[in-house]
Amino acid sequence: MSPVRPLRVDAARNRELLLAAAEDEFAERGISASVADIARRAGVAKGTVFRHFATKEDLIASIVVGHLATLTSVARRQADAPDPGAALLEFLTVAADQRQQHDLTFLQSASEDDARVTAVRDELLACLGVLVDRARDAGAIRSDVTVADVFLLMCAPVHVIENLSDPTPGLWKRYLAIIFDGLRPEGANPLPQPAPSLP
Amino acid sequence: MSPVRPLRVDAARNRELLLAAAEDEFAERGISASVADIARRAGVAKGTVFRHFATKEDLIASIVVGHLATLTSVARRQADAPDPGAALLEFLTVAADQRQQHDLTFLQSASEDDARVTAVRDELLACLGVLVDRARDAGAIRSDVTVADVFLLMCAPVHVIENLSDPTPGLWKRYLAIIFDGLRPEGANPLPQPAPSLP
DNA sequence: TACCAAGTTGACCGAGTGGTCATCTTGTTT
DNA sequence: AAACAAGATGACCACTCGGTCAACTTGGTA
Repeated sequence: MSPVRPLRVDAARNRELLLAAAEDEFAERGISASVADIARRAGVAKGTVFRHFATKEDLIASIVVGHLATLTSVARRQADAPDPGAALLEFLTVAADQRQQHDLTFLQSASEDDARVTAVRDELLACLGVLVDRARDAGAIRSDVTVADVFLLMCAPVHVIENLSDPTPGLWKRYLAIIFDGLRPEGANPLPQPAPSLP
Repeated sequence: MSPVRPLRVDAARNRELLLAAAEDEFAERGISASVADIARRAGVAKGTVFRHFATKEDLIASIVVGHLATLTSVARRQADAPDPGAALLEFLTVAADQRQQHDLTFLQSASEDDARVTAVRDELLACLGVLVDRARDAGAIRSDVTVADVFLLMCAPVHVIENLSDPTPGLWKRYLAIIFDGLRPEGANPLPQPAPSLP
């Protein structure tokens, strides 16, 4: 592709340290965590942050890209699992678990018009679409549910409990179970609104 | 109760203007809306904000108290409706609708250790508990779902779509329908975690 | 109408923000 | 080992924030 020369080893290490520190700091302090604190946590000076990431928004987008890419690979791995319903549930479980650990749901909206983010998100949607279609064909989920629905609901179990002061670890599984039961065909009532089309 | 002398008429008017302006401003700009902008929108000086509300957090708590009180009265009104299942669904519809209009879900966590907020929240939990118990006894919702579950899930339909750039009005109804189907007894699978106890 | 407490104002403060840049350090290459 | 570009540094900048307060207005009251 592009003949970019590789990063110097110390620079590459600092970049990883910064990403990890930023994830932790955002998880603890929310979106308003400061660049200075992130730099301190990574053990570098503030200027180094801006050498690796043009702006704070760019740093956030980089984190989100990493998370979405992980989810994409999870979806791809489940694409030919024998039980399509179990495959979709497994994907949603991993998705919620990843988000639970670092509580990064809010970062996504903060970087929704970043080109890299939308690209990897579209890739995830494509892979997730395969899982949803297979689950629907197998009768594991109701026929009127779309990929967009699943993508939007993906974040819900963690969102539901994120206002709790000290939630039981794994409590999100309870709400994933309830929501997934709502996606099942048994006893499904007709949905009042057409499914959204993700941009 | 307390023999507090009533507010002067202009002060009372400014207080209402401030609360309304703050709701709008928070809805548009999120939690980081500035006190100065809120004052400008209300047509008063910044100092006036702090005469009515000790801190920005206090202002937020006042808004949240108002919302929770409204929900409490809605729950109370549904307490003796003929169809307990429909009554609970109606409450959740009003709750989501109220939140949809001003997108205030995030304000709740910002004021969770305010005494007034917890007081009115506990009152809401009590009234909502009546609705949930009646719905469960009538077989309208599954037996393993508690008030805490419903309270936590109450915000979910709006949360689900709040990352969309321009959601269809009423799209939240789609996700309320899915989630409510997940609360129904038909085809319910056992829940993997015990229900949380709200503090 | 005259008075005064209640209410309003906006300049001001210190703390903290994201971002810059001249200067210094260091990994890499020859 | 010499040389240099890539990278790291932290003082610095302009700006915004929540919050304060002395000076000024104004609504209620006797």
